[in-house]
Amino acid sequence: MPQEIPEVVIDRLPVYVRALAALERQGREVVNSQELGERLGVTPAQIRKDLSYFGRFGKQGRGYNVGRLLEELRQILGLTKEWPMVLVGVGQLGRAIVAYGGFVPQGFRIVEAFDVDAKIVGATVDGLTVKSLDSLPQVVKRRKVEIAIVAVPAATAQDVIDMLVGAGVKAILNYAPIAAHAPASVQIKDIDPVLSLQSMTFYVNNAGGKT
Amino acid sequence: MPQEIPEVVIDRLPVYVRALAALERQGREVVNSQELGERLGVTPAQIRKDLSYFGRFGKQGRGYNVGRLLEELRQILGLTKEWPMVLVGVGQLGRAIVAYGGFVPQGFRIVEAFDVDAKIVGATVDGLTVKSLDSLPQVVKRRKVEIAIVAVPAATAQDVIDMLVGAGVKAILNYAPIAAHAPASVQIKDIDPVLSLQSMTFYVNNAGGKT
DNA sequence: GTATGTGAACCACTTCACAGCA
DNA sequence: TGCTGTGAAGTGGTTCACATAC
Repeated sequence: MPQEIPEVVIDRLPVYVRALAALERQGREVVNSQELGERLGVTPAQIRKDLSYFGRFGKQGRGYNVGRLLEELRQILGLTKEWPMVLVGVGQLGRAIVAYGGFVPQGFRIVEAFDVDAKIVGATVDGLTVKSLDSLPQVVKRRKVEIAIVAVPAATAQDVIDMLVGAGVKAILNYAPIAAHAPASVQIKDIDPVLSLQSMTFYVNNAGGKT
Repeated sequence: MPQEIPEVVIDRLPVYVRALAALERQGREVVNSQELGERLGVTPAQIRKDLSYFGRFGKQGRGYNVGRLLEELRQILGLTKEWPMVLVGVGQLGRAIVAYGGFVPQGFRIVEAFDVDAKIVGATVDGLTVKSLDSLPQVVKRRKVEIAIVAVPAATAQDVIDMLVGAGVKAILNYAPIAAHAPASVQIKDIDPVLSLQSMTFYVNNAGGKT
């Protein structure tokens, strides 16, 4: 149904969700675009325009009901359900990802972990038994997993991604430092701290700020 | 000196650097914008336009000399030197960051680690002795550190960032899930896998791809 | 002949500014 | 009166297309 919504808008919604959740925990009932914008470093107009793609959630003269808007955005983003995920690559990085406590509270849970390395397969990591990569397609299908996390070395990452796409995965969080290729029907987001550092050094070197 | 260069352009340069480095390892001497674009999922015009902000690095009818262009871009980004960094927050996430092997080969090295927790201060993590947060300003100044990594809980992240800014740090890689505030003269890049997941679920839920 | 470098055209996102509703 | 929702205007980035250089 939503078709011409800019991707940047979708990328901002989770940020709004987080801010609203914080406000709700503080017991706030109402917030306006002005205040929300200040907290997030975004203009009020931006927020109102973003929300207008999806409906009318505010009340003129008042602002937005925090709980209501939060619920609406969660619904829009699909955050009202639990998302099972598979992890591919159980090396040092993969283990850190499994141990990371930030996913589960937001409804994202790694339910299976895979690796090619025979020395790792069969081991238990944080309660997960590492499976052979060969079994990935069947497991993905059986457990109806739509999201995967890739934490393998750059050299094998594209192959792994191809395999995941073939298995029917619809979204991939990629920690491998490569420019991954996938059909447009599959979402890919890269997590790449080195790229972030390498672009920041430009500004540090050419001091004076980004403007 | 460079002043009207879009930030998105700067963000793409490290991607070009990585591709060029890979080509160089393969022994390639020349590459054109067409091929580079295909590898990176970027249009050839984009690449040529991006590079044109900084100079004329190509030869008509031929393309770009891989080694030459790589060297130029490294120079532009400031990647020809070593960048010492400090880490704040030596919990589970912080330890994983220290252990991460992707920084050092690119010239980024964590030289000091800090924490508030008295139980952690004094401990040795991967060869680093964890220092008290109180000593951060002096250490940053003495060692002339310009880049910091923040891996503390959300609740204390803004305070830590303020402290880093006060100490003179010029770039911050922020792993805390907050919308951080800092003066425009200080670069901030966020690493936030949860936000990435939360926006991808939108497209998974509304299947049919991003177009 | 071939691929760069670049002004111009195009497109997408952001911000403005105000009508309209609570 | 106050703040949303939104067309219209503005801004910034991408793509085109071709003159230019090898």
